[in-house]
Amino acid sequence: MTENNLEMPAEMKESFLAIGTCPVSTTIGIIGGKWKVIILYLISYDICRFSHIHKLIDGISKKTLAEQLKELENDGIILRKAFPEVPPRVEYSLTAKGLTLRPIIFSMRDWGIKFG
Amino acid sequence: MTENNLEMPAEMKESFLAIGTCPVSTTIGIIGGKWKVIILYLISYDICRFSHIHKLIDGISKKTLAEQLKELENDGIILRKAFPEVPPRVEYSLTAKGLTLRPIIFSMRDWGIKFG
DNA sequence: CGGAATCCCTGCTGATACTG
DNA sequence: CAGTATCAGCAGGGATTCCG
Repeated sequence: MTENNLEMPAEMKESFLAIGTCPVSTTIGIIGGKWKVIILYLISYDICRFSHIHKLIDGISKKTLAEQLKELENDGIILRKAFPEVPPRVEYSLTAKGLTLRPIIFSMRDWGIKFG
Repeated sequence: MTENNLEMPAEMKESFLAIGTCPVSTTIGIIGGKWKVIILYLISYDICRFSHIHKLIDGISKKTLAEQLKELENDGIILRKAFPEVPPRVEYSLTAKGLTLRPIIFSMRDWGIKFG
């Protein structure tokens, strides 16, 4: 799990690593950007309401947060559930696909704890 | 490794997750941005020369690549070794600290393979 | 070859105000 | 509360040129 994941045939490297086929680029396309991993991190801790997320992420505007949440929803990573109440309430949660991102999120958390 | 890394005391969550103390933000500060993970991914496969990296990452300019490499070097993630030759040659490699990022990089690669 | 310097521009982001 | 709408600013990044 640490070292030798280099089983790739040498001749394949070039094309495999090229953007478009590169799996790392695929992942970055989904969770890249300044905020998405943090948003997913909070949601993975069941911090699911818009205002709560907004309060905890210092520096993000409501507009940006709404945009990022919508993108994550469109990519099938999170689920948006609106309750028809007054005042309105919306709760976000990870989908099955979103749950599969947790190893990435937690490995980033762990690295930050150890080496930050 | 998959599920229950939620051992955090509930009362600590808020302050712990706040930006500045948040370990995920720390990690994003180091490897965030559009290109850094891809750059590290290539270097982890021993693709170490400037021009080679530049060729493989479609869409990145020399200026941006140079900037990102310098930031990674300043953060102690990669090592820059210049050979006093004509034409000049520079090789980048992961430092010990950079090697510790590989679980993150490879988990992102694996996710892209499975769910892209 | 591996950058540094310059110019330039787009688009991301935040601030603010408004709505259901 | 959970957004949307609008505007404005600045910095991230590209294109080009030049240098050791």
